[in-house]
Amino acid sequence: MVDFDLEQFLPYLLNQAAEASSLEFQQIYKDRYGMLRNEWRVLFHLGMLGQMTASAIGARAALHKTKISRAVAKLEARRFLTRNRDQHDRRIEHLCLTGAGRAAYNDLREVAQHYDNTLIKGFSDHDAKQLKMMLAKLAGRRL
Amino acid sequence: MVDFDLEQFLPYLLNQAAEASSLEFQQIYKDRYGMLRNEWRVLFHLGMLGQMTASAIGARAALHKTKISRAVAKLEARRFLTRNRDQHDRRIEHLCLTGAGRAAYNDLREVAQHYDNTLIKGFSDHDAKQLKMMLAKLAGRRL
DNA sequence: ATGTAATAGTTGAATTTGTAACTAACAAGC
DNA sequence: GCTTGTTAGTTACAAATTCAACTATTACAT
Repeated sequence: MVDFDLEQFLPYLLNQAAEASSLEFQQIYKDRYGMLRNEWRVLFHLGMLGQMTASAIGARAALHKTKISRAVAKLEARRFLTRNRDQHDRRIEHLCLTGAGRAAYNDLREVAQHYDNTLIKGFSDHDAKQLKMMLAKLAGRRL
Repeated sequence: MVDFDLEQFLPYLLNQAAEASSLEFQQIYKDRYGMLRNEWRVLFHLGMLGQMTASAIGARAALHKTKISRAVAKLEARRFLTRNRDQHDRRIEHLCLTGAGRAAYNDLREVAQHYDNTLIKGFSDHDAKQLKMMLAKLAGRRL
């Protein structure tokens, strides 16, 4: 009967691992800041890289522009970021975290760092490094 | 400025890898059978394990019962499965693939096997095995 | 300069998902 | 028997996501 092992099927396995390992962190940014997944992704991009445009974030995070647009609107409504029109190309807006946005980022960044450590604790340094490399490759990133 | 590397943050990395590696397969079951993710998951569980109840599938796949319920309703509407009430406990229904359901399963199972091979081709056998073991661990499965 | 195409970002409608409340059937205690 | 609790599964309503169409601005070719 069992002619296939779903639990060894990489896309399925990856999804299970991704969901399981996102759960606790998701709970934290949701409870603490009422954020959604796309919102913390945008927040983190701005926190890490400073002022960016919506499409630059979309390109880096592989997020569709409507997701970005709505996430940015929410973050702006919560006064976590501001928009500034580019002087030379008025289609573009540069996004920038406010003080409150940066504070939220700093807080969540620490949570993330700590959380990442606990996730990885189960593996040796070598294995963890190997895992991340393979995942990056699967994610289609040029290393 | 860059005080944190989002792309090394395991939950993010896992999500990116999961999404990237699901894309093509998703396209296939969607185009070919108009299925959604939860639908092929249910289909695969029934295909692999034979007659099962909705909650048994939910427990194995870590899917909420509403997802199962809707996936089952869609698969039933497409005549891919039938429901049979249990004689002794009439709350329970045993789900079973029809001929058409089994045919779809067989087709997609082959696609999945082939797809899995191409995904893994980039890694050595040892690395692939290691990867799957680590993912299973992260997914919270007892090996 | 003007028509065509491309880019940045937004919006609306249809689908899909999530949460919680719901029905129905069984089980256990008294 | 009758209450209380639990389990299987569905449904209703709100929230989120998707897809396509939309505005506004810039770029490019004639």
